[in-house]
Order: sequence, then structure tokens, then C-alpha cells
Amino acid sequence: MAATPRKQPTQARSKATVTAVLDATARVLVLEGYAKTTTNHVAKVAGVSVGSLYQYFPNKEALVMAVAERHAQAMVALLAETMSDLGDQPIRVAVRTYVDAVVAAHLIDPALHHALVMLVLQIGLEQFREIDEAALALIEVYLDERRDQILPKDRKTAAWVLMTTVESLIHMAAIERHELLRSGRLNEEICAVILRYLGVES
Amino acid sequence: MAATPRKQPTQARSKATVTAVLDATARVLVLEGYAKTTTNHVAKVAGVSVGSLYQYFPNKEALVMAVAERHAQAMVALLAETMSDLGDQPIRVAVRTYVDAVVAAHLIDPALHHALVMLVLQIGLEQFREIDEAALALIEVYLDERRDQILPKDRKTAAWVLMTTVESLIHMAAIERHELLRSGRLNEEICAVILRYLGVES
DNA sequence: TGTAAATGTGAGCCAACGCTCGTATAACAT
DNA sequence: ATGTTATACGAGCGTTGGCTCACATTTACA
Repeated sequence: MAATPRKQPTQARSKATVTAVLDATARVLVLEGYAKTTTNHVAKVAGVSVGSLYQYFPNKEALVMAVAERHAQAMVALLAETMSDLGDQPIRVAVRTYVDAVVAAHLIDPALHHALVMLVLQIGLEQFREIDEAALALIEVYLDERRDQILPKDRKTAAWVLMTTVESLIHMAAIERHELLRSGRLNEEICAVILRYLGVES
Repeated sequence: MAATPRKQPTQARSKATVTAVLDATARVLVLEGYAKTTTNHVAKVAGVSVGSLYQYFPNKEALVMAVAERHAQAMVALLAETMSDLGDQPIRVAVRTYVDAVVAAHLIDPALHHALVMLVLQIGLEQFREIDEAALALIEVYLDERRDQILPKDRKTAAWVLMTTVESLIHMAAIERHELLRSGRLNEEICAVILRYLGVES
């Protein structure tokens, strides 16, 4: 049940094995979904034997957790970078920056993100829940600080509505409206939804 | 692979068996998710032997498809009823009626709906996709007819944004914001999002 | 009441899959 | 060179779970 690798890879050779396995897991996960992802198949795709796989990951779940971890960190890093300084910009600029950041984060690997969101909703995947909690808190603070410039009274609910709307629109677009997502037209639309909901003239 | 029952139940006894199996499937699906749902377990919960189960359903997938069918029909029926006559009401009344209808439909069995949405995103479940396609077309027509009263120019995209937003907010609330959903406060919030996005004063 | 059709039963077959373990090879240390 | 450790291999064990089939029981109906 432990999420920690059994053995830390020390030599370059074994580090390569571990990343090969992680890459393969991500690929298979996207193609097959969690249930149909078999460790034997992952090993084959990675060009490695099952035995090797189980030297670094105690079980299938830990394997997937590791992939999730890696992906979550990549997304958070990009988010942090894009949103580094939006201190006291006007609201419409801040919103635009935020939306662009979230979209960019989703474009890292939309398919993998989709597969992992499925797991969050099925199994748990704490890392992802934590990210959302943190983001929610930030939005709440942001809205509170500008309470006299926005329409919604219940800012806790408003924060949740905002985050859910943005996440869902991007996520669904990644599944069934690719062109909308990649063309940048989705960004415009999401900004419109948010700004008008907040009552900020765009 | 066929989704059709193997045998049509004719006597009252066998009809009872079939509904018992469907009910049990829904219950187990909610508790365990698709992957962990075993036909043996379903049969036990239904108080029926596996053999009986397989007399009416050729395989596990068909079983779940039948449950989905039943649930989809219940939701569509309620939707149709609630939205029977919103002909030329002012937009804000029509939106309110629509949101209330969708929320009500989701309150029939939120847990089952969640389990089935998971399947739609994983396997396919055509019935549900078709419902969404139809709904999308209706919204599009509605927006086109009122193009001079609303803000968005690209009404195809606007329709998709609207439907996705409504669906997602309700769905996520059913998972993690129960009180918001049941208290009716979510309806208010969703209406606000939509009306302001459309540029209709509420 | 008798018999054919409908319905119900559950032990068990079989394939799939997570995971282990005995063994082989490569890297490193002295 | 030789021992020690790290890494790799993959056949196969054990279990799970979808599904069948030979047989039992109930219902329909003449």
C-alpha cells in the first residue's frame, strides 16, 4: 500500500528504467484506463521485465500514484511560473492571466490529465485534491480583498463556482472540443463567463 | 457484445427478477464502481443466482447499459415534464426553469448518475452522449432565436459553454457540495452565471 | 393431472492478471 | 582477479471473476 518506491535507483541504468516505466505507465493509462492497465503490459511497453518494475514500485497503485505525482508537479510548476506576479493588476488582467495559466497547465498532457482526473473521482489521489483545496483558498482570499469591486455576496460559494467552472470547461474542452482549447478561443470565453459573473466590465 | 437482453421476461416472476437485478446493479455500481462490480456480487445482492442473471443479460456490460438506459429515461422524462411549456417566457424565467429542471433531474439519483458519468467518460455509453447532443441543439436554437437580446456572438460555442457549465457545476456539487445542491442555492448561482454571461439583466 | 415450457440454481471452468522468486548479468570495490 | 552489490529477467503461482451448463423447480395449459 505504501506509495514509496521499494528501492531507490542509484545507478544511471536503473534511473533510466524507472523513467521508462513511468513513461510507459502514462502511455498505457491514457490508452486503456486504470482498470485495463496491466503491469505486464506496462513492463512490455517500457521494454523492461515485470520483475524490474516491481523492484521500484511495490504495486500497481503506487506506480500510478508516482505518475500522478510527476504530472501534478509539472502542472503546478507551470502555474506558479505563469502567475508569478499578478499582484495589483486590474481584475480583468488578473483573470486573464489566471485562465491562461490554467489552460497552459492543461495543455502539458491533456490525455494523461483526463485519465488522472478519472482516478481522482474514483479512488482519491490526494495530491490532486490538495492542489484544488489550495487553489480554492487563494481564489477566496482574492475575492475577499476585492469585495467592493465584485457582485457576488457569498464569496466562498463564488470561489467554488469559479474554480469548478474554469476546471470543467477546460477539462471537457480537452475531451471533446480540442480546437476550442488549442486556438485560444476558449480562454476568451472563460474570461467572459468569469468577468460577467463577477460583474467586472471587460 | 449485444446490449439486448437474451430472453424477454414474460411471467411476473421473471420480471421481478430482472428489476431486482437492475436495482442491485445500480446499488453495487454506486458502492464499488464499474471495475469492482462483480456479477456474482450483483446476483447475491439481488437475491438471485448468477445463472438467472445471465439468462437476461448476455454480459456485465449489457447489465450496466440497461441500468444506464433506465436512469437516462427517468431523467429525460423529468426534464421533459418540468420544461413542458416555456415557450415565450422572458429569458430569465426560461433560464430559471431550465436550471431547476436539470437540477431536479440530477436529484433523482445523484450517486448513480455520478457512477454512470464516469462510464460515459471511460467506455462510451451512447445513450448519454445522444441526450447531450440533443440538448445542445435545443440550446443553440434557443440562442439563435434571441440573438438580438444576448451578448455572445458565436452562439454554437456559447451553447456548449452553457451546457457544460450547468452540467459540471451540478455534477461537482453532487459530489462535493451536497448542501449547496439540496438547498437550492446552487440554482441561484448557476442562473447568475448564465444570465450575466448572456448579458441579460436579472 | 400430466407434460412441456419457463424460470431458477450454484459448483466450477477458464482466462486474465498482480506479483514473487530463483537465477543470470552488469557495475563497482579492493 | 575476485568478491560483493545492484540490476535485470521471465516463467509461473495464486487468486479473482466472468460466464456456462447440467440439473431442479415452478408455471401454463390442455
